[in-house]
Amino acid sequence: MSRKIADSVQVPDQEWTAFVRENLLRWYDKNKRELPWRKNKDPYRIWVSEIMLQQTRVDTVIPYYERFMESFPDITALAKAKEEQVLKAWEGLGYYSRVRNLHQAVKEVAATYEAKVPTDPKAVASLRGIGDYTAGAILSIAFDQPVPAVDGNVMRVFSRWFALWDDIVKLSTRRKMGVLGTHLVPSDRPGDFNQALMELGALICTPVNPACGKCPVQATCQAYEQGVQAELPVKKKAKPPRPMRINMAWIRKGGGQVLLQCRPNEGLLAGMWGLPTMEAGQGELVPGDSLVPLLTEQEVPVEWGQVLGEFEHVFSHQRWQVTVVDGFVREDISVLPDGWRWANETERRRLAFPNVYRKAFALAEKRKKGLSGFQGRLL
DNA sequence: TATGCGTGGCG
DNA sequence: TCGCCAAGCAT
Repeated sequence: MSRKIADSVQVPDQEWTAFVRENLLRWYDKNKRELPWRKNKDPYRIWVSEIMLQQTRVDTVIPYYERFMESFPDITALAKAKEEQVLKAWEGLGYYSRVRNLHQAVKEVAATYEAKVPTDPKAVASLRGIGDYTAGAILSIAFDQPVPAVDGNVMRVFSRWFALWDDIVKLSTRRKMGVLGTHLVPSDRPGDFNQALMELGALICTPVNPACGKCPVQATCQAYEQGVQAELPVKKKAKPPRPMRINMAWIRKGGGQVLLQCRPNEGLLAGMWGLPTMEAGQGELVPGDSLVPLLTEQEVPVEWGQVLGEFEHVFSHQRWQVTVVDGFVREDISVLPDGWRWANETERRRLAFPNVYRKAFALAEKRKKGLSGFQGRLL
């Protein structure tokens, strides 16, 4: 039995709902994984875990989470930390705006809410980097509020459970799923129920080869009944990443200093430091040429050496074919424009670099070892 | 509403 | 090798 509601979502009746709540929670109690953020219900710990887990696998997150919590055990500690230090803790995790937003939001909580995560849903949802899902997760898991937390796992589960053929990429579908979640989440143990749905998606109702034989709610699953679980959820394919030819410059001067460029504050790898980077065509680095102007207003005179190597790096929307070119400066440039700096190895260890630049460093340093007699030409 | 935003693992 | 995927959010 089910009844229709305004936007045509079929909402299960009370009896059915009670049945699946009970079965799902029983399954969860028995099968849930021991995860570091499940040790207690500290809202800050839940919060950090939810941000890290956005579009990121549990196994990847765990070591980052442990280190992050050691460095920044509570809101006050994170609020006081320098952004450079916080970014360093995130290095390699990707989607770096997540941690900038988290840092900003934590500082706001420290200043406005006496360093305690607010329990008011509107206040939580207004924080930087917290959307519908994360707000629901924090409120239900940490504060036992009966609100839904619909993530990708839950959408997949709902899509199969109720045989919904809506494209889960669409926002309208997400809203529809939110309606379902609102009706299903119990006022008793709402956080466990939400986590049980996600855990079911992660362990049983997996994207490929779902383990329907082990599913605690198989008897109520419409996709299973119709034999269409492999065709659900419907998800529009993403466009393949756009191929791009990228040049990076490994420019040195004396004292082991390397020239770094800060990326623009918006777009890919926003605000992150890296090697001077340009799209091929926008500033060709020709080995053997001398005194090629660099991309700063003041034209740092660089003499290019050789191509140190090439590698590929794939982002969500871009596929970089990177060429790393060796260069050195004849004259010392004491003053660099904003967004440029020389950094020695110690300083570089302190900075956070996205993986594409870590690859470039590794390549350049490996090649550098094979180069002899070059040091003498450096200033 | 559709798109941009990282990275690593898996079949 | 390659496409797809993983506890989303901001714009």
